[in-house]
Amino acid sequence: MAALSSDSPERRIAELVEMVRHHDQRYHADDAPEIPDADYDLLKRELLDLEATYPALIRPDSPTQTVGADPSTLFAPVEHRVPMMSLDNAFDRGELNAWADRARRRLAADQGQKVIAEASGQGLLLLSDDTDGEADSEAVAAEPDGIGRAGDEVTGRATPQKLPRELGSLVCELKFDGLAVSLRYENGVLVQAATRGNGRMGEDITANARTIQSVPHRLPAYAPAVLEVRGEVYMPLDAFDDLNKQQDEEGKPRYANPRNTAAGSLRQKDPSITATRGLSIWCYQIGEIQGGPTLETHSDTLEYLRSLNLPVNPKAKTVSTIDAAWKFIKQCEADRHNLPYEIDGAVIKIDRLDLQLELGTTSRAPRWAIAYKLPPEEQNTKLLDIHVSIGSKGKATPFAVLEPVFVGGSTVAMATLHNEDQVRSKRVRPGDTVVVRKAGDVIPEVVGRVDDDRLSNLPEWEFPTTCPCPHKQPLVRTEGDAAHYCRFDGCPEQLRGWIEHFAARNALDIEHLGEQRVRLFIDMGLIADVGDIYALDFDLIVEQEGFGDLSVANLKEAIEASRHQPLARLLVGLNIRHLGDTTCEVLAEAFRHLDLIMDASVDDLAEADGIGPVIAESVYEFFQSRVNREIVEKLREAGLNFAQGTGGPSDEAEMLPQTLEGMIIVVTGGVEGYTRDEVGAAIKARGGKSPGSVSSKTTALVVGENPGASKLEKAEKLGIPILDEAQFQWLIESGELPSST
DNA sequence: ACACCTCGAGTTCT
DNA sequence: CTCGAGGTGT
Repeated sequence: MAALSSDSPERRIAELVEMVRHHDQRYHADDAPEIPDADYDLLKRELLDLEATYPALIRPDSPTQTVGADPSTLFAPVEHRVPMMSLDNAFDRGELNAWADRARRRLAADQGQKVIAEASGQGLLLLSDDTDGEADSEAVAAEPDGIGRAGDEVTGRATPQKLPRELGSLVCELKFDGLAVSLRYENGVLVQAATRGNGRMGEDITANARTIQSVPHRLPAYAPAVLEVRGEVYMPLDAFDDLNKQQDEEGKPRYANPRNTAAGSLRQKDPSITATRGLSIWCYQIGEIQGGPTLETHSDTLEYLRSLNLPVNPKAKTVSTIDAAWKFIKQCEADRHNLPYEIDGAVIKIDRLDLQLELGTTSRAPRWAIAYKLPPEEQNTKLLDIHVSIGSKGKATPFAVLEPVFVGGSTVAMATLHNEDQVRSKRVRPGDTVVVRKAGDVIPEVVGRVDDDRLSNLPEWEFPTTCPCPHKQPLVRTEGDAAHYCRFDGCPEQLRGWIEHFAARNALDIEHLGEQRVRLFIDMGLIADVGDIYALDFDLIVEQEGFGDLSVANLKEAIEASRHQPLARLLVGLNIRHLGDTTCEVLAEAFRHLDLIMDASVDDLAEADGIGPVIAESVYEFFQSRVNREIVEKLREAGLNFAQGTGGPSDEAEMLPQTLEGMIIVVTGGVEGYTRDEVGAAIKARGGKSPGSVSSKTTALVVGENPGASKLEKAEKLGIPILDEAQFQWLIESGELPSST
């Protein structure tokens, strides 16, 4: 009697529940419905019908059993008398301008209608070729940014359609990353607190809200009869850090971020737990008021709330132009990390309440306010899988394959997990929800798992035993090593890595030979080792799609130029284990010819500065291999430069005054007028050193644009002088540290 | 033997 | 940027 699973009502109900919930979410929470309402209704009807036929199969989480998005049964539903709307979003200056234009045009249109109505009431005929819409846009275009300029008030009635209505001043506020709540005071007493929920219905959280220190239980005697105020409950960073410290001490998992923790804290069944979480609130809007003073502007509102001892954020600012609002937004972006709480943007509101009333709202958001969203710093997303990549030296690195998520200004779909132990210690498994952020604003990083008991029985992830390439050779992790390696010489992944490495900027610097082309040439069978780069068949390449005469000529020229790279670069290109830019420079300087390095004993090699037994052995081993020797011979025949140039890097250095002799200058962030590499080169050219990390030996840390937090922190702890760009310039020229600290 | 510096290697996205 | 590990100095 069991029907095919795809036809079973149980299965269909599950599908429908999934779909209806998805569209509910798109409609209510994201405001971006994907299907027409009629189609949605069909789905919902089918679900209701099935549930009527099979009451036993009704799932408690079915959208037919709940109101709105995700209400909890623990907290009684509360209907908002005045809906708590969401805000439209702007992501750049253009969208902000567009919002202001829309509002201005709408106000102008309203006024135009009013005037026309009045005019026709007086028996005058005004309508003709230059009315409304067209005239509006003209006027708006003539004044793209003309908000609230003094003396621009609309006064005359003669040509009302031609003048855009001014928006007046604007209030700029921070957009706090927390939870929107409503607090209801009757005769000055807090009678109800509710979450926003879906905007119409929220949950009663009165008991928990009362435990928040900054929420007054009672307002001063002059409070109005009824006041429903809106605000954002948040967890201050201090409270969040303390809580995690406590978790650490108790050996419990850390909380992922302040926002989620605030949400969790507010939904505690036991208010005494909420009380320990150090939550706080910022109030920013009145939902309903009876028996209060007459307020004319939003800034009046904020002032009034303040006078009632409700916490209002002091950073709110009233400005008179969109330009100034934009400045405020930029300031927010810069201040973001210096605030004791998290923000995710700014909110710009039209100050005058009469204009707010006139503009009104769409079905979901007021027209008189706009939220400017900063890119999120941290996001939760799903860990779809863990894959392994093979590096040019055979190292197998696990990386997270993520459900793409917008974080820190870009969409992230992958992030390295470094090695097996890291995966273990982060306790992540495919299927988990994980927290993703940008380390140093650039590199995506998986912070850890979001704890979720329902998924805690997912299987542990096991490191794959074979290489992902078609040869499926074993991956081995040797005792005392953190990494797994593929030791197969014929591994195509390693070959690709080697070729790319050879062409890379710090090696032979062959432009126009990137990952895509390397793959292509290997697939075409044109390249089987780095020596083949110098014997490429360009006649075959030019026939390939995406290659024209010009691109082939460019590639040819780049390969030609690479033959003259100095010995150190060639050494880097050979892809020898443990040899990087610095050690290659040392070896090239010490031996001065590749033949001498090839024939050197382990002991000879270890003589060089910074070369120990392990590296020496690695170099020796490399040249013991017949295959490698053959590759070297190919390169010799191709005419590559095997000898160290006469002056080497010191050529240029000799020209500059050695102002930084003996100094160790670490740089973080970008310095005006230099690329990252150039800063280091400039320091070395003047006799200094510039390693990548701060230590007690560091002379000074130069802090540029967008500095990394970790270096700064370490330098501060060690009491190392911190220089800005101007001080760095001074140091470079004079060799003196600016006197301060 | 240990601590501390450095270096190498892999990595993301525009 | 982060992690791991080699080299060096004590």
